[in-house]
Amino acid sequence: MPRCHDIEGVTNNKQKTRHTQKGFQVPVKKFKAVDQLTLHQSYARKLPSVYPPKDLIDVLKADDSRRQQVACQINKAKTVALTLVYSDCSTQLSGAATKTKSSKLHADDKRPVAVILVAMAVEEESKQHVFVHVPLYSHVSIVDEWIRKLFQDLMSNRSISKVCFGAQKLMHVLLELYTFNSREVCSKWQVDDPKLAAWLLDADHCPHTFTELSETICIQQAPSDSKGRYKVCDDLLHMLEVMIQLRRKLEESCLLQLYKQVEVKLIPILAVMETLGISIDTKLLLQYGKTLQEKINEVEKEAMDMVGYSFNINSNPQLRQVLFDELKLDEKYKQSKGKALARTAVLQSKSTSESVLLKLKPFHGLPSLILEYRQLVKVKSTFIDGILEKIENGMLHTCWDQTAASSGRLTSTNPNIQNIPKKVLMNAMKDESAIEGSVVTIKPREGFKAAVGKMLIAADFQSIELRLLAHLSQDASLLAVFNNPGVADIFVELTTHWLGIQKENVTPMDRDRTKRIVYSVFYGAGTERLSETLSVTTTQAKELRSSFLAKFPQVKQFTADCIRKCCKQGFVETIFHRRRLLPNIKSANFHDRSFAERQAVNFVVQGSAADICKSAMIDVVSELASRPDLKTQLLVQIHDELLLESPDEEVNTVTELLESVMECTTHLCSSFTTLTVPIPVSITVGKTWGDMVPWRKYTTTK
DNA sequence: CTTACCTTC
DNA sequence: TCTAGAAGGTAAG
Repeated sequence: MPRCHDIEGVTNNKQKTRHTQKGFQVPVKKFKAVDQLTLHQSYARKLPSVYPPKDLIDVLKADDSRRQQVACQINKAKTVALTLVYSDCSTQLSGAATKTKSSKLHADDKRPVAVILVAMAVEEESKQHVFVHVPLYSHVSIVDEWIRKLFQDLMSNRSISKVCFGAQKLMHVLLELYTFNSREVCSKWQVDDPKLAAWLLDADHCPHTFTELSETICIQQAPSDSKGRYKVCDDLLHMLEVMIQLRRKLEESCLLQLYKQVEVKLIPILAVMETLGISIDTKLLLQYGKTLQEKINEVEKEAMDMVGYSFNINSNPQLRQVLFDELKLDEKYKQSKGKALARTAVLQSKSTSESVLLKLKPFHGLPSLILEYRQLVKVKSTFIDGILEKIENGMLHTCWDQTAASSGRLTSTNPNIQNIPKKVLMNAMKDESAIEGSVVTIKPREGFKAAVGKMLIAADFQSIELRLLAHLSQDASLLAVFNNPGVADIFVELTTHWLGIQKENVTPMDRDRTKRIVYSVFYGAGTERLSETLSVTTTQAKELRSSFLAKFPQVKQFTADCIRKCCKQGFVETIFHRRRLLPNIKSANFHDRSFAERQAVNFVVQGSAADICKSAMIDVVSELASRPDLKTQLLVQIHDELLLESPDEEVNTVTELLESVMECTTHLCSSFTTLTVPIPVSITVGKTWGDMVPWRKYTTTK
């Protein structure tokens, strides 16, 4: 690979033809790949149209002393607004709405190439400010080190307030390009984010772009006359104004504390989680993929053989034709049960849904095969192939989105690792297996593994939502169950009452069923839906629900209170004062109103759980940061569960730390509230996410 | 019952 | 050929 000579020649050429200013070309020399060179040049060519060069200090063009001067100005500033600039010259402020698919950091067409910032001077009256263009791909070690130090000093300096629309992304980019101490990042990097603030104010109408936000905020002097040329700089100044307005609104809505103490603190934590990623056992997943594909082929062939000709199993219209026109299964069902089968909601065609196929099982072998086929395809495409195609160097870097869920929960995308099945049961292959009906279990979570010399630690809040419901409703019987030390697991306990069987005989499946019933009932399930999940008659479901609610009378009261409050003020609140606006609570339409009523109840409980889980992340990370000897890192959050990676020798220390930090709800809830129920944390440890065992058991068997 | 994301057609 | 939206399935509570 030719080094300096060739590239030098190229840059000299370009220098003659395009740029005459001295200094600008220097870093280009060191560009390794040609595409990066052309990328940066095409971007640089467009720059003058984006902002006025004379007002902007370009770090690339500045010499050492000028850079020093700039750093000094920035570090003395009172306020700094920042934005990423992409290779297509769009910015975080001007860019189009970030679709979930294109939000991946290094999409080929849209790479982060620079940061533009405005630093406001300390003196209020003078309103002095300076615009700075900071390249992210300078590839000149002295400049790169200067940039790293600039951001390190700026981001860690508590006395400078920073504002960035999409701060997490900015942090992620910085963490990928430069080396920072993640401990310091998590504890010190605090940046105001207008998007986050707007989301807290109304999560159901979260702005996707800054333009969208500034339109709704309606501030007096919006920079409307800047026809693109001065746009970025004007937008940055405008953003500072918008942020002031948003903070005022947050305070008016009692959201400022949640914003400052939870949401803003979470930004660097999520950025670090994204950057760290998690190790994936590619070989295992590939092997799983192969087994699944073989089984899929077998089931498909079996289905074709059964029908006698080939058709597309994935196509519902074709399947409809086979099941109903060909095999007349709907007629057989009607003859035997006297009831017609369900139809699809919109087109009123005969449904091929899971519930229908289950009902058709007694009449033909095909429905079972279809169900099996669907499950296998789903597992393979989403949880095996879907993960494999996103792996870089054996690591998976999922995107964490703080503003996606109205409930306040975090979400994970690219891929979603919050919905990976614990285990998948699969019938063994017919031909090779000697035993008929033997079962193979596939655990996709086994593909998530700890690095060499480390273990994964999971810390789960036990039945957090139900415990919060007990706290919020102050229902005496529910509180009694949770405060009874004899009850280890509430769902097991309820199952014993339910089925009248011994605690030891409650299978995990029974427990899971009870869990679903409990949540369904408490969140206001209708008799139809309830009877379906329970597979009992509607009258039985009705009885069951009323007996359940009668047992916990205050829960019903709580539900009514939520709805009443929501009607009165137009929104409901969690324990941390997170709110959800539900205008439909007053709708004249019964369906819309009922939906809003269920949302209101669900939000208060689910949102409060989200508050606590986020608070736990912050406390755990800050506790780990305060222990310089520990190298344990938080990698993943699955709603009520934190997954950490810990060097073998730290496991015992960290599990103790997790238990004490997470179970201390007085600290987790800080000044917001005092919980009247304990929330125990169960801790498991394992080499992979698929085979975690309780911590104490692990230490004794080891 | 709710909250999500993703794949399929 | 492309894409918006429905259906269906996974998770979490």
